[in-house]
Amino acid sequence: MPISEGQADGAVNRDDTIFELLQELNQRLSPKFERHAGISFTRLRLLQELYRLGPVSQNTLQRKVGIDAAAVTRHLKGLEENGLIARGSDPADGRAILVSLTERGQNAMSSCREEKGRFLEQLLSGFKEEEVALLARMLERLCGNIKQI
Amino acid sequence: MPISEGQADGAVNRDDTIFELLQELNQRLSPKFERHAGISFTRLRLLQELYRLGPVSQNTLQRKVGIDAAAVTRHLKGLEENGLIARGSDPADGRAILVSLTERGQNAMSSCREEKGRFLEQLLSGFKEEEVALLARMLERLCGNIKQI
DNA sequence: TTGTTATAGTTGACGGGTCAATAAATTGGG
DNA sequence: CCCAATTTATTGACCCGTCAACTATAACAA
Repeated sequence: MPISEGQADGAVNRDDTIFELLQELNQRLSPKFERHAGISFTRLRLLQELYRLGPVSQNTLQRKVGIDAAAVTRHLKGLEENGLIARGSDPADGRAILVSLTERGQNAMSSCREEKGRFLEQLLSGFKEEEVALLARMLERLCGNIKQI
Repeated sequence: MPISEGQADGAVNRDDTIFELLQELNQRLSPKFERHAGISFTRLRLLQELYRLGPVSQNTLQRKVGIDAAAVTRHLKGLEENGLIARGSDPADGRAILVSLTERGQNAMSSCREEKGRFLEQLLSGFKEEEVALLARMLERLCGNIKQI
């Protein structure tokens, strides 16, 4: 019989808890955000990056947002159908596609961003500013660790 | 095409960063965990809960792990095909299905749990025990906040 | 009893992510 | 110059989660 160890909560030890919390958090966060903001967090990030960077290739966009190239292709397809972005060929590189934010996309982005602000305020309610900073630093450390696994 | 170098510094402010980091973390965590442990984190959780609780209905299992009933059904289908769990009818309730861990499932669970330990060790490397506790507390607070949105 | 309501589980459609294979264009070494 | 290797984007297959519709059973009230 494998070691009993059955704690009162589901997790076997505190390390487990971290993993479970991260998973639970994200699974609840994404749908709620989308319902609030009317757009998925990833798509909003794409629009924001596009706004920050101006017209760029899908490739650089992909690296900025940190998702798979295939996912980027499909998101952009959807965003293009909604008229929020435009895609054109890159005169300097026949392989690349230059993606740019349309005016409509810019408007959508701004209004969603306000929603996002309210959402994040609620998410972080009760956190002092320095706690937020501390949390961010810890999450960054985790990100750093994961990259080396 | 594995992702490369997604900095989370596209964020407009620190609150954004938190959200981006959480998302990035989970998106990287799950695939890496699965490759390491040979089983998805959710499925391992199912096996562990089954071990802790003994034979239970899918419903209680679902509430424990915190995912959709449909997802549970499909996970259990897969686990059953692999011989890790067994499903039988509940004599006390004709609607319910009693799920139990097979011997093979128990063995799989124990060995995966060791892998998980190593994985978490790497993930949390550089964290002092009290930092882990602090992190867990903060994530719990976030979880609490999200439930009220 | 019977009919209504609630609960357990399944299934299908969908969104979001991964990886692998592929086409087209660029790059670079012989 | 040319051929091989690399890079960009796309597509298909798959996993994992959601929600909504459905079936079967249970619980309960009239």
